[in-house]
Amino acid sequence: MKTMRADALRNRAQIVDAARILFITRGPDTPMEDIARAAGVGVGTLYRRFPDRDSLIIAVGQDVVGRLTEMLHAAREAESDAWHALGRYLREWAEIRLGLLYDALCHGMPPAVRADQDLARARDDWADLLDELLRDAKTEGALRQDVDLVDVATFMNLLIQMEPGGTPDKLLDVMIDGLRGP
Amino acid sequence: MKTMRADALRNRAQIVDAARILFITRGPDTPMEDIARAAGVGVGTLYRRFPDRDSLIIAVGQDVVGRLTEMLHAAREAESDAWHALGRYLREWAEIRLGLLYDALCHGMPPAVRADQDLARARDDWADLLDELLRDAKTEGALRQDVDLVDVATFMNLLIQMEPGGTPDKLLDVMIDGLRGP
Amino acid sequence: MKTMRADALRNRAQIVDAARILFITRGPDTPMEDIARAAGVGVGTLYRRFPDRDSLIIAVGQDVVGRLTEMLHAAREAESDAWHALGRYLREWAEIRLGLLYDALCHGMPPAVRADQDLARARDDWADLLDELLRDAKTEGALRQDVDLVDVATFMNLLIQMEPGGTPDKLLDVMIDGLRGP
Amino acid sequence: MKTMRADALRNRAQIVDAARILFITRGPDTPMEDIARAAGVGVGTLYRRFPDRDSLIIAVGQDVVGRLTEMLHAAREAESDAWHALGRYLREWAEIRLGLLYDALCHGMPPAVRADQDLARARDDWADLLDELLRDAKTEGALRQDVDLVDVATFMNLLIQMEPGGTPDKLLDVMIDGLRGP
DNA sequence: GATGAATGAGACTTCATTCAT
DNA sequence: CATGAATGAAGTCTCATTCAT
Repeated sequence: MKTMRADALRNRAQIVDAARILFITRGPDTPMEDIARAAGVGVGTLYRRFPDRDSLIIAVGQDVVGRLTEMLHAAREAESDAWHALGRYLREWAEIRLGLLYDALCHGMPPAVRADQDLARARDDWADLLDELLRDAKTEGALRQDVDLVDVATFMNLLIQMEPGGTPDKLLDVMIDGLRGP
Repeated sequence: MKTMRADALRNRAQIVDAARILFITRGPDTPMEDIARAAGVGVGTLYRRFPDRDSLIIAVGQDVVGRLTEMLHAAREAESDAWHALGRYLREWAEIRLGLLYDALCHGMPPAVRADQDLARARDDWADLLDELLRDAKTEGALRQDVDLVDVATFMNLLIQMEPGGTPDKLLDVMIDGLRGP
Repeated sequence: MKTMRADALRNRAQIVDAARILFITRGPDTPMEDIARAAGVGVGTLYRRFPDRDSLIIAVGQDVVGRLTEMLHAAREAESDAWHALGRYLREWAEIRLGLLYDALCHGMPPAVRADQDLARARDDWADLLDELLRDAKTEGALRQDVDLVDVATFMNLLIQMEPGGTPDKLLDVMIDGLRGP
Repeated sequence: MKTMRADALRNRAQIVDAARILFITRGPDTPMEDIARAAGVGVGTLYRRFPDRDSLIIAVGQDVVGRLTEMLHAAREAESDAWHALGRYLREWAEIRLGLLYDALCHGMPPAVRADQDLARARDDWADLLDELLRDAKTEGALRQDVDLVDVATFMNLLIQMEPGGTPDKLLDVMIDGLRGP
């Protein structure tokens, strides 16, 4: 594991990418063979990297959480107040359809996925960050007081599960409007 | 079809009921055998009534649309203005988790389901009714002008796909808030 | 399970028969599909009766132990002394190649098989019977004192694992000679 | 083939050693990767030395026959009469669990193995030697007249296939007793 | 007409073998 | 030359659908 061969690394990345997209568009039961084909590798390669479906899901989850965390940092730097950072963040999130968190707590995920420590830690770090953003936005008086992390994550995950080709933008607009305090 | 025996009718109803619930809680891929068992009949009986999975989905869809239509009528009668009728309707809809419309246009449904004329007609009738309600609510000045039937149905279907045990109430609250015009 | 359909019962018996023979001639890893074909049924049928390979092994084991027990009773009735009953029993046993006990204590069997209570009980009953036979034969002064059930069962299982077409008769002869006390 | 590098030779020996042990303890279907790991080399190296599983089996077979031949010579030199040499030989053979001859005639071996001329020759040389030993033991009046090479080899191979941890000693004792003429 | 047994296509996973590094 | 990554054929098991009872 020290030094992974260049092609192996590339394959791994392609697999995770393909899986992330297929998990969203076709669900977490997408045949492994389809994932392999989409990644441009054979099934065997997929199974060498990820001994079973769960470990693939975990890898995708870590990838997703990592990206969400990055995006969150970027949004805060780009905006001066928390409310606008939140809006920007949610819009970007929706745009790239980063899902697979399932109501932010991995409900509905296989036990092995829920038990994974690394993934849990990554998710917690991200959650702390988002929590802070929400708190700040409430302090600013812009965000409803009764809304929490779980509500936001749940909504975003629902949004992302929409059929591709749908137009989530308006829905998100309405929701952000609803998030604004009275 | 003229005269269906009483027990046959009862069987049919039990199957549709069981399927509606299982399609929501366990997804539209729920094994036919599980549906049959939940309905208290054998698989053979299920297949006698519904030659394949698609025709069962269609039957459930008609059932659902029928119920939604009834509920809509009831909501309008119970409330004096369209805005409150809308709110009441959405809350009731969420409560009984009547889904299976998949963003109101049956995206993601098997071709045979999308092609079914009877279901299309029933759905259109219901859509007309909901459209009218939305129009009235806009006329009242209570509903945002840019929101249409598809947005509402899409959101409701997403909501219904949430994990059972989730708390969609707050999400719906926020959304209804967002639906209110400025 | 109360009343099993006639054809289902027949199928079950054919499967166990086919499996018993194939487990001996081609090993316990024989593809399930080959077993199904040899039994004249589809794989699905095989899996309906026996949810996995282990449960099939267990069923075959019970069948085998049952037959061994019957044969042992018959041998004792047919012969007046224990020594000759033993010889007759071992020869008949070898002839029909009833194996799958794997050194009499199911060493080398999958955990699920070793854990099965019914099979363990049946095997213990048979073992008691054979033990008694060995004890009687020792009392008669015909059997070596240092030979026990495990030795005999181990040898028989080895013998049965021989390639079909081999001639185990002479080996058994030599062994029986060796079993005679000095 | 003329000059093989020292490390290549060492690798080859390690592979054959590892394979011999694994073929006995885990059967001739042991994954090639496991054999490679046990030998401390990569699969690629294994396949460079032995283009396929069959050629590895052949190499192990030659190794085993070579050892058996050596042991046989040693036993004859150590004992003055053939009967005791036989007993010593069989006991030593059992102790080191040199198998893979499969009833001495390679029944059950892949065609390519059975067709190998070198292996056949080595096995024949060994067989001649053992045959001679048996003949001498019969001449001495110690060994049953009806026992031949195949019987002995078959028995030894069965014995060696016993679960590791079993106690083949008593079985061998009984068998040697049975081998003694009347 | 109802039942549940049988079928076989298809998904998951492993491993012998090839080939890029 | 050694390595271990990639491949795909083969085996296990599930489930939609058909059909005998």
